[in-house]
Amino acid sequence: MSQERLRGAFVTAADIAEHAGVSRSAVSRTFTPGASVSSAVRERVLESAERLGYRVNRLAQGLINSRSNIVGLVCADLHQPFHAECLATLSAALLADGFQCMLLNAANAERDMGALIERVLEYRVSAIVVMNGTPPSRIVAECLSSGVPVILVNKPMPGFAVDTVLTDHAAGGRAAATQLLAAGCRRLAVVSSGARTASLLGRLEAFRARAAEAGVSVGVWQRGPTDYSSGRAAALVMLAENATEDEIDGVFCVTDLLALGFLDAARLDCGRRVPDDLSLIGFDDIPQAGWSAYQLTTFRQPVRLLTEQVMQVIRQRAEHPETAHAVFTLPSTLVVRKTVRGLVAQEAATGESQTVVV
Amino acid sequence: MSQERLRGAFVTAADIAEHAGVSRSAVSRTFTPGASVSSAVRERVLESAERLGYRVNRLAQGLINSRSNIVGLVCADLHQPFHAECLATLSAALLADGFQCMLLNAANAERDMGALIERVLEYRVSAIVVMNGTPPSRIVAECLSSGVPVILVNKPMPGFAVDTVLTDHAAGGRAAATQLLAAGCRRLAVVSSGARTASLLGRLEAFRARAAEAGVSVGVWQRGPTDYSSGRAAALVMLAENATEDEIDGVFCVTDLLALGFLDAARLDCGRRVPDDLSLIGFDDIPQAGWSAYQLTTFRQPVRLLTEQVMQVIRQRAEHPETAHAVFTLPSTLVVRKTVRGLVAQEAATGESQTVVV
DNA sequence: GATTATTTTGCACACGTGTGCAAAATCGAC
DNA sequence: GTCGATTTTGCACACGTGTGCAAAATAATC
Repeated sequence: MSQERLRGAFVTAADIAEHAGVSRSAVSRTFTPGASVSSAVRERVLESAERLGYRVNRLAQGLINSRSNIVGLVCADLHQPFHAECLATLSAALLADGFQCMLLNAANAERDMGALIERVLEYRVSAIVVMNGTPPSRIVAECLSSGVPVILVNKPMPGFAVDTVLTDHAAGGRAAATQLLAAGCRRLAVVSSGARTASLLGRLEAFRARAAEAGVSVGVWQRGPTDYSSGRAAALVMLAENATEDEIDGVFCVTDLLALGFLDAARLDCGRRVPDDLSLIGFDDIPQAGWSAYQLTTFRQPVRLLTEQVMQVIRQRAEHPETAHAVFTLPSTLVVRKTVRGLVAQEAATGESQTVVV
Repeated sequence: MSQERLRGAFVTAADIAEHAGVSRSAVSRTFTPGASVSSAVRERVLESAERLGYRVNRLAQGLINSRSNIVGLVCADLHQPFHAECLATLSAALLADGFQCMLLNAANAERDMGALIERVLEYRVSAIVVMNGTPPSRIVAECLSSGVPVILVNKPMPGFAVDTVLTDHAAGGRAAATQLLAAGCRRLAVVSSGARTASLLGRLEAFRARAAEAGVSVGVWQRGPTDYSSGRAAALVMLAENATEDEIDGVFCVTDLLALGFLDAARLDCGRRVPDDLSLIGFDDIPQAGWSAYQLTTFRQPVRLLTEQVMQVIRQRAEHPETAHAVFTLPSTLVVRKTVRGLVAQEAATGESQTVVV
């Protein structure tokens, strides 16, 4: 407990070797699992280390191993609750597994992302996880040729030797249409943002396709950022046309944030009753969707499963770098709350929100 | 653009020295600003570096300088929108300034925090910023004695040689009481969580003190985690007592999340009209507070100012480590929306939310 | 052209760690 | 106590970089 160390200086293995009267190798071996040290020496080393406050220098360690066991986490738009949740879950899992997380916050998403990844490569990271946004393919190629595994979440990149972990967006979009049709909706609309992301497009297209199968056409909204205000804007425009005959009665918002904005505008500004006049489904299941002012019926992304799969890929590739690359598709879950007409009865019967795997 | 490099191997300065026909020192000097290299050599080096895909090894660099220009960001409970916003803002600022961020997500806040900081010390970080939660004082002492600056956000630690950057919580709490009193409220309550954080306590105590000055006593709620459901729980209990005489007509929730939960329960479960029957003020100004279903009057924490101050401290201490430590207190801002009675008129008049510096 | 002042260059060391290799020490069996 | 088998230990090298120092090359001055 006594700090015998100089201010501003870190203690090195040589220092504690001298203090314990052993060679520096002995110190190194003491802290290397499975190395050969007599218990007498180990004990003296540990005591000296404790007394002097020894802390391995990971920079030097990483220099030797040419691996830093740091993982780069690329994430754009942390303001979105869903992204924050992903980051929280994944970073906790990485830390629990002995990795460190370097956060690459791509504020100006696409523009900065390349430069940020280049910078983190200089730290010889063990892997790079792209949680959202689209990295430039040139940079991805460079990571791979440098031996740094790249793992993409919810963002397929065909033709690249990367591992991909994603939610089954198409299944979700299809199920959303199925639910709205089952609720008796006949004037459908789908609301997305201007971001032509694979995940958002996947949900949207599948929704349209399923509706088309049922012979129902779908109004489409694709503008602005992926946030609350865009959802509001969509509702204000789409619900303004008061032609009662063509009135929209079923909406799928490809994101909860969009859905909550849409819901507020529909109720408060346009006077629609949800779910009586209008049924609404979202996607992601962010915490706010469950708040009692909303009670949004939505699809939950399998964040925990996604995270576990990412961890498994990282571990696997650390041990066997030559493993074949794969795409892991995980199912989303319908969370039944109170914004779809037909489903309310069920919910009321059981007393709490029901979930259904899609 | 041609990648002539072997798969899985990083190019070193020696490689490009050989390729360019110069000494390795010349390569190092080319990438060191202000070093002496002839323009002829510099050009050849840069071309070889480009062709071979050279990337400095920051681990080796950090080993020399005994500084890694990584900053450790300690953050608990990323699920809270306010914390996510702080992280987003600060990480963007650090990246823009050439630093890298190591994210220490203290899931089990107090328990993990010490171990996480110990781990990140092994990377010889340039600084540690504690964004929330309370680090063990033993660990803080170790950081300081190792020459690693510690910067605390919203968490004063008297007696330690740390820099502290915080919002003026007391001023906010006082102003909240003033506003509610001005709105004519006479049965006040303050809602907090079970976390006895300095920031939450600061707001609460100042609120009580100001109310006491006006001769008004305050009901206090302090239970559970700092989240939406705790706010709901508080409202369900506090508003259940239907003694119309003692009915609460003014509430200060020390956090927006608590306030939104309280608001939902008050309106939807307890049938109170806000702001007609009940005035409500929050703190933080998270995005959800501005959603049209809520329009919560609240205090905005000066996140941008806090961030800039943190950056300034980091830069200052990097150049002059012996600077005297300081506490920087920054003002919060009243954001007038629609949950306080007296203030509604003003708001309606101007057409958008007003803000007032406290 | 000779001399001096200035710039450029390469050598060699340092940073703190892991580890192969051979010498030393310990152990076990007779 | 001797000899072989096993374990422990220290030396020395490697990892990739920055930088002081002296030698070399170049520029400037007379």
